[in-house]
Amino acid sequence: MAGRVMGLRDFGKLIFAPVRDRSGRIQVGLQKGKLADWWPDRKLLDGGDLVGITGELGHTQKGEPTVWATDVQLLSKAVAPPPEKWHGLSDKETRYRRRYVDLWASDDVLDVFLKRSKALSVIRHFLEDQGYLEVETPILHPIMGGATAKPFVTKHNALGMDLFLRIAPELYLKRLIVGGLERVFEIGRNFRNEGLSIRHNPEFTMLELYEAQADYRRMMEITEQMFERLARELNGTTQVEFRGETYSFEAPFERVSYTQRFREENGCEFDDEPAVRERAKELRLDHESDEYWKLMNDVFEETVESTLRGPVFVTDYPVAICPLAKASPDDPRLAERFEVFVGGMELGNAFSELNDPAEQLRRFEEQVASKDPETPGEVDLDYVEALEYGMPPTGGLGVGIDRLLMILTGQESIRDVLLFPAMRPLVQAESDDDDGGEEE
RNA sequence: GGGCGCGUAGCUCAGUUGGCAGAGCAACUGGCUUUUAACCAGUAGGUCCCAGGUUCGAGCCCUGGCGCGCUCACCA
Repeated sequence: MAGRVMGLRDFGKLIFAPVRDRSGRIQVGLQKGKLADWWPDRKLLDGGDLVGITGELGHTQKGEPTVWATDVQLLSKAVAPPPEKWHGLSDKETRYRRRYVDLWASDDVLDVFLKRSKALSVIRHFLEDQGYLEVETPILHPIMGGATAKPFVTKHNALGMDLFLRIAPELYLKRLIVGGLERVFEIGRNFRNEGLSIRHNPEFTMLELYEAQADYRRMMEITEQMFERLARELNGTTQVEFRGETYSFEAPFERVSYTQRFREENGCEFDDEPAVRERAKELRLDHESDEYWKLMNDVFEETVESTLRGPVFVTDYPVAICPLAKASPDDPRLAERFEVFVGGMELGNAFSELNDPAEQLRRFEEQVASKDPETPGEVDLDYVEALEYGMPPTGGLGVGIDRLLMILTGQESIRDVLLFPAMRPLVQAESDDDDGGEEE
């Protein structure tokens, strides 16, 4: 066996050392009588060293399973000392910066990332079982689209143009639906140039899936089935503990109406602009410059979202805040869209995809016209052209994998489910002036 | 970006009213053949985050900066 020495208990002619590898820990017993060749070097062995052990599995007098070593090889020396053996690493900064230590020094950390890996595998199997095809679409986008967020901008030298790291893969995936692939999904990183928080990281993992001949109701089924299966396969139960509360991931999930809940909490219709603006003032959300629909949604988030425990589907979104969603045939003010919430966090967003090219063009133009002047905005005419070739009725779903993992593993911060969360570098990089004074 | 808090040995942390820089673990030396955070004796280990200031004297007080955490805003 090979592993890392986690400690040494030296009795003179006998040493006990717990050794860990990715499968766990086992005690190794090093005896002078069985290790004549190695024994003189025993003082060179330190906690943290990587060793190869040959020996026989047995027990100590107290019954502890122990590998009685007949050969010891130092595979790699740990020059840096391991963290304190009882407390491990507790400083969050050190843990995030030195995840390579955290992973073996803190017992529960590895478990989170094993579950993360398992979750991705479960999702892939679940979707492949339903005939979905995993695809990869561009990360470098010439035009921002599919969401509203500030992008990271980069530059392509040969083409002499700016490119944006994608904020969402949505528009490319739907082109594939036009292309006849019918059921596609992508699991990948999105990049948003916004603030960091306990539930925001500048790069985060998103699952997006699209299914032809489906709508947002079908996306609800998929969400329920996938969430339930994830809970069962990761935790062995559909009861999920998060921040001291228990959530049942057993289908079906609760459904609430955006507009109905809006009315209940605020005493006015979502599209009654004077009344909603008045309400916003009461809630101290009012900024004169705010565009109405943004303000309306702020009121919703303030008054309704905090009441949502979940898992719950919020449906009947105003179409005005859903530029890529099909309007409801029953009420043209509403969109066939839902968001799924658990523990106060939005985990997913889905709709019946808008597939009318003229309508899509009109909504894009509206969006660009009203957009924040700081963020570059441009109509994705190529996407509209794709729709002109005919996109079948399609349901689409996006799930924030990191947040879902937070819930499923009971972690407080998105950083605790990211192996290497975004951190400011410890030493500021020198500005690239290349004034030649460097020595090698 | 705003507010609050934190920053002392490799790690986990004390540090009194402003008066010699401390403990445990880890490391090193010695002892011990059944421990489970082993134990016993000893040694070594410091840019008290950085830069200024106040003071006879600063880890401690003041100002500025850096980093991190929480939170608010933007966002998912």
